Amino acid sequence: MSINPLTNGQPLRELLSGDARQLAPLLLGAVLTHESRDGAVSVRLTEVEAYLGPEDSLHPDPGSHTYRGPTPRNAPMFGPAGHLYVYFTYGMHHCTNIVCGPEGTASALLLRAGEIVAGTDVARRRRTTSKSPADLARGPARLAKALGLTTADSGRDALAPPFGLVLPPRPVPSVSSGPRVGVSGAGGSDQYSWRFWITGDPTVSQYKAAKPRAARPPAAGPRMGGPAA
DNA sequence: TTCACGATTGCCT
DNA sequence: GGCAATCGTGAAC
Repeated sequence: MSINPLTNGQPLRELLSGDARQLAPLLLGAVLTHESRDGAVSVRLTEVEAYLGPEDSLHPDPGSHTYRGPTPRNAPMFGPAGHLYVYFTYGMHHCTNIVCGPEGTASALLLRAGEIVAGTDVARRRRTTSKSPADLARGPARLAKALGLTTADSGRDALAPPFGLVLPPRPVPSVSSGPRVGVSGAGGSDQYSWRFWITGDPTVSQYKAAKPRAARPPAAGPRMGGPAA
């Protein structure tokens, strides 16, 4: 078995215990696999974002879920590297992170987009609204959906069955970076250019800024745990 | 206990 | 290009 030049023979989990911002470009081109009852899907990662924990006093990350410290939801981010942190957002979407850094720190890489390289039919069943193959995992919520991941998978080990993570045999030829998207406030500014993607890849997500929520809903009755069906 | 909002997506015009 | 959908989370009271 040949030594991967990216890891220099280093075990993958040990590699993932490093700095998320340095790991991000290395994970581009890596293939994440999830095998479940309805089939296995493999995604080649084309876009990721780094998030740091509160323990990094030099770079406090206001865009991170762990900015205010550990909670039951973000607990996996403080766990060992190589595990998944999956969270639920906007009342309907799941987003997937791979935990990085040494245990006790809370850095992670958000998987923003990828290309389905195996199990396309399974991914298509899960992503019935996708029109083209490139759309199947273009966007963090789409990627989670294509892989069949939910919060039930948060905290599970991405390096052990039914998951699997394989780095590319060689670095991707060209990596771009820029400010993270969808992160409000300072965490989304140029100061945090921790979004990395494969230059020119068609599956890199095209983010549409969320519409700023109206300061106050129209006076159409009390808010009873969400909009009436 | 209440309330505002989010690391987004897909439908509609 | 604009906007509604939808609910878990955590801060505020």
